[in-house]
Amino acid sequence: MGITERKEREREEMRHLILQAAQKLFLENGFEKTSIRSIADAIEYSPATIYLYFKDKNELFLALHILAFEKMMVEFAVVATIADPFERLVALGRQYIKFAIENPELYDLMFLMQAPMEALACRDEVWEDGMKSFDFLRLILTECMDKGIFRNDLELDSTCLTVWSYMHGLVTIYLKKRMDMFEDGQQMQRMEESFRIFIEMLKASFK
Amino acid sequence: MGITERKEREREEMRHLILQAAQKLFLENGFEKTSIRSIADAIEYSPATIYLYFKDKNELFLALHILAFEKMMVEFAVVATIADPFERLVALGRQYIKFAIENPELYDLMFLMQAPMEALACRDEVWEDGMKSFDFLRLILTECMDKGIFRNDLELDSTCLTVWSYMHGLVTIYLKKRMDMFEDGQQMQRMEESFRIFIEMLKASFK
DNA sequence: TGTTTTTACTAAACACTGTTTAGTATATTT
DNA sequence: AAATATACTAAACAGTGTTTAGTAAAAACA
Repeated sequence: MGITERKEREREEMRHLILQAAQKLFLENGFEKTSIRSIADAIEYSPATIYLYFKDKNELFLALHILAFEKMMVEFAVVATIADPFERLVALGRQYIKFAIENPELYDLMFLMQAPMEALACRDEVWEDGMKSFDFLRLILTECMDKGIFRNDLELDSTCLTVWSYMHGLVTIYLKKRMDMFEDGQQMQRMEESFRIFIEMLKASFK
Repeated sequence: MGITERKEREREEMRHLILQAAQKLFLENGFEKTSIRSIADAIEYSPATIYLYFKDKNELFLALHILAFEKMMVEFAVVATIADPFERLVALGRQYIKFAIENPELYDLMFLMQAPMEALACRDEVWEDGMKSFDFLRLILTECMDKGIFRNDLELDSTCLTVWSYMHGLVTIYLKKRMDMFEDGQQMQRMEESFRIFIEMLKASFK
């Protein structure tokens, strides 16, 4: 009998429906204005129904967080075609900035909000999405080191952390409106120039 | 007649009382659990009273944000005694990490939360506190460049932004629990190692 | 001094929020 | 056909930021 299968399918469809509505509201109005009630309204169900498919708001945000990482990884994939690992690293950096600026709410959810991390902590799970993207960077840096572009006496993971920290800091300062020391119209150029300086620093630090 | 003076003094005292209670609750329970009502309870006044002294919660958070910057600048002052500008820069970096780790809620308020920036935007004011601390970094980097430690063909402000971005990114990744790719006990060592790598990069990038 | 005006404050309400509970139709199984 | 399980919801609970209308006390004015 296929009833249990159909029920499981229907359950999955409902989860998908909730998630799609949540994502839409999230991207349109920001996460502060996305309430359980507004999601329920959008799909024409009662707020209580959402709790039959997600334990709480953290779980819902974790699901959105996973979708966001999928989106980012798809956008990152375009750099894979670049043969030279250092050029690939630079291209990845530009993609990272691009993604953050074009998806500020998603970036927040992925790297700043505590909601998804709390959901993971409740489940005793590790941050798989974060680790996967960290691996993506690690692979590129490994190639750079192997090709002798970088000095390889530096610990790989800590070097990855250094690169990511810079990128994360740069876009976070921008997204969180902490770039007021530069005129409004020049903030993007400043980011560009800072990025070039960092790339120069990376290059220069490896004979 | 000194009545208006006394009234002004009393008004200032009340603002201070509210701010002290707010800061206490903020540091003890985090900003998410610090409500206008809980502050009102703590000082034994009605919630509506707080609105006679602060326009809204953003204004209240802006006031706390200013106090937080004062605290940070006091802690930064200790590096001023270091003669060598590069050593001073390294010491400032360590102070920055120390401050962020010891005052995670304050760091959030200063560099991530939108509340204080919204209050500033309402008032049409610039982010003076941020600019002052940026100047502090700029001064040190200027000295480094003057003494020939750094190449000085790089734009000063963009170089400052690069250094700050790295520091900000590093501590934010840590504070926002995004360092799960490293075991719990080794996260501090990883930060230390990354910091050393960044310092090496800075050194190496200037002949 | 007595009267009017201003000041300081609050109770209560408004419109929200996440979440839980108890109950109701419908679908499935026995 | 009766019993059980499923899917869903109305209503409530305990919060949130904020506003409004009203009240005592203080200050200013006559």
